[in-house]
Amino acid sequence: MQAEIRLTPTSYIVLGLIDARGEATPYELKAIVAAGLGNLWSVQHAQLYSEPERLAGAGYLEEEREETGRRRKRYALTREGRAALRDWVGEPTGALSELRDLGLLKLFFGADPATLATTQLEAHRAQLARYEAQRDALRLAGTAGGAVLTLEAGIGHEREYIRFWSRLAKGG
Amino acid sequence: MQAEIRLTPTSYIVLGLIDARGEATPYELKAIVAAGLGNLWSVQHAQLYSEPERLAGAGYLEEEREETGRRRKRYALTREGRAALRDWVGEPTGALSELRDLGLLKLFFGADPATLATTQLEAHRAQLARYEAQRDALRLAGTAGGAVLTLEAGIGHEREYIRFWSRLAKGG
DNA sequence: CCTATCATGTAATCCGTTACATGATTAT
DNA sequence: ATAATCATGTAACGGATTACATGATAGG
Repeated sequence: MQAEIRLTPTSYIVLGLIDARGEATPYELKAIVAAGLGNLWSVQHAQLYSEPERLAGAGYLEEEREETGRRRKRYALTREGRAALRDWVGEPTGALSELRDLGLLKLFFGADPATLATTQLEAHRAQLARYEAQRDALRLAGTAGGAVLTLEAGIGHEREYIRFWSRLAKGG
Repeated sequence: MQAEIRLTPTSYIVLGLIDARGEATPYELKAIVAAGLGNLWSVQHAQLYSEPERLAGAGYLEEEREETGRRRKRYALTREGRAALRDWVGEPTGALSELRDLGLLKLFFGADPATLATTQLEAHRAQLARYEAQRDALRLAGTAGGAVLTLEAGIGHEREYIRFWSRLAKGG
């Protein structure tokens, strides 16, 4: 018990999601990730089973097993888990993400810009439409906060890539 | 020999870099990645030793061991390796990268926008300056092609994030 | 010379992905 | 009823990161 573990972004996603709704089963986490967070930072469903177990073993979550039916495991934050989450959220980070974009990687290695741009433009436009629809839905529901802000970041991101690939599509 | 392996982005990075210079040792690959490609898609140096071995085992690279001194391994593409690289580069992708940005993740989970924005702005401005310096250097050298284009993508990317975080810094 | 840093590489660990498996529910 | 799909979970594998290790080179 209380094994020392390293907390990864995945750890904080699990902590953050469980905290937001008080308690959750892995399957519920899966649904939440699919519903929105996934386009910012996706998590494989298998990890939503293994990661809570790891976190429980280290004292950040407490685990309660349903006695009937599927005997699901439900998790909730411990005091220690809440503290870890709060510290992490409160500590600003200067870390930058790499671009890690497959299309750009191919471009780097010599792919034909115009051809690639056609395919990429289509994908980015579709993603932009999805983000805008999600944001509008949240706004209609009167939601504010981080979820809306990150969607707006995603929208700006997509618009920028649409500008970039548009230029290449036109041979610019 | 000729084990079936899955080719990952890392695989194509190794193939692409070795192809570009004819042949290379892992240590040289490390230097090339550090010199530029790394801000698009970084690779840990240990992988620049293990991945070529994997690729050689599957027939994509041929390995030659220096007989003197450090007995370094030098790798070059085989016909099969060149074909795999060409196919991959030539196949346009509609894959989109996730944002996977730590700052946005904290924002999602409720970090204070203005505080976070200060730190993020500083980092993005520094990164923008690095990209612009690299691009200018390449232009002065008369270089064109994928490396310049991806740098321009990076510059656009940084500018967009600077816009985003600037708005939050001002409480917008 | 001695020490610090760079060059070069291997080993161990762990996280994340993929594959597998089975009970429940809905549709035909 | 039977097939198909959804809900729920575990196991195995492999790639990526981290840690460890040692020989060379340069600075003091």
